[in-house]
Amino acid sequence: MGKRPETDETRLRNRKAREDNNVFSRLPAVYAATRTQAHKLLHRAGNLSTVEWRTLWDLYKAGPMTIRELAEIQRADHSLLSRALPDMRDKGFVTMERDRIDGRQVLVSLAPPGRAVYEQVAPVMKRRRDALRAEFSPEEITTFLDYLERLEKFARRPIDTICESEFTE
Amino acid sequence: MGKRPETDETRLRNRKAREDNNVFSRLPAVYAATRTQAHKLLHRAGNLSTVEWRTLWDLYKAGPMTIRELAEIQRADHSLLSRALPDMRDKGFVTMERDRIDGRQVLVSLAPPGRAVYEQVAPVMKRRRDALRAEFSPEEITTFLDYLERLEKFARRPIDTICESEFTE
DNA sequence: AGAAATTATGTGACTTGTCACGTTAATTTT
DNA sequence: AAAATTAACGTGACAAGTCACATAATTTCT
Repeated sequence: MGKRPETDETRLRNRKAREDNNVFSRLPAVYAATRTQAHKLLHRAGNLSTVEWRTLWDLYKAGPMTIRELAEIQRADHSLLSRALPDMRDKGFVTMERDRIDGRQVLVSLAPPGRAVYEQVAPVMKRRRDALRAEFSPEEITTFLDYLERLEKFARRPIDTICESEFTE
Repeated sequence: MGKRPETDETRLRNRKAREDNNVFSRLPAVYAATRTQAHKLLHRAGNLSTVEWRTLWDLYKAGPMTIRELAEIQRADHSLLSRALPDMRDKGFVTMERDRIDGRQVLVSLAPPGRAVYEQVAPVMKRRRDALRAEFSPEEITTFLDYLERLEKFARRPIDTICESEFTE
């Protein structure tokens, strides 16, 4: 029936080109790719999840802190950590103790096995960051971070500043 | 017991600054923020999910195509679409018909209700893109896209090019 | 002090995305 | 033409995030 015209390739290529020129369309795939890469490296180097790695890293570098503080540093939702930490405690990576002064808080500390895993995995992740620096100059990194910062700021604007009142009926 | 030294704030602030200067640490939050923004806009404008929006947009702009083609254009995994489409069909947004020539493929087409929703939602999403252009100059967008492209390329490199053979024991 | 508001954490439900594997249909080899 | 390979799609299992809401502990206000 010739449903699909001869110009198919062009049609689709054009559309793909459009999507490729849209930051919003592009971002998911870029992020997904870096996440997957990290996931594979972490899996191979020490069988860690991304959340686990981030947490061990922060605790190693900055010492004990509460769940909220971890979330803040990681720019993550506290629920992500709230869910991940008991597992990490069971594996012996961290200890969790309720703060005696402020009974709402839970203080998370790196335990020796967590330190060991961190030290095993860290070189691999460092190599990755080094590899990135081979692809981007320091100036480019700075610019990139600036763009990311501005994009995030934009994305966190209340949506009414974008679509106004036309749907508030 | 003075578990948490006075220098806490500095300690955590320093750590946060470190994370903030790492593209890999930064990306998740940026992406998450844009995703959430899109989610809210789509929810308000027409109660669409991101996947639904992307699909309607592509079909509207480029006409009928197969699941694989949709996935390719969106740089997404086919499974994402494979799962979302039956729902969209049930809502009347699209039709799915098995290709008579190649029985493996499913041709997805925009149906009138899908077109209507698209036309209702599109202006809002366009306004968002316009708003972004108010924050970034055309040159900046070009540079940004270039960085994203290079980062994605980097992230898709086989991980052995990063951590070598030291874990292949 | 007691009431009201705020804060830290835990948890359920959901979206986006990945990978691996199975099935069925086409295509390529031999 | 049969066999082997490849391709398209469906689906289960999981990771990373989000939001909303519950609960308990602190703080603030009156």
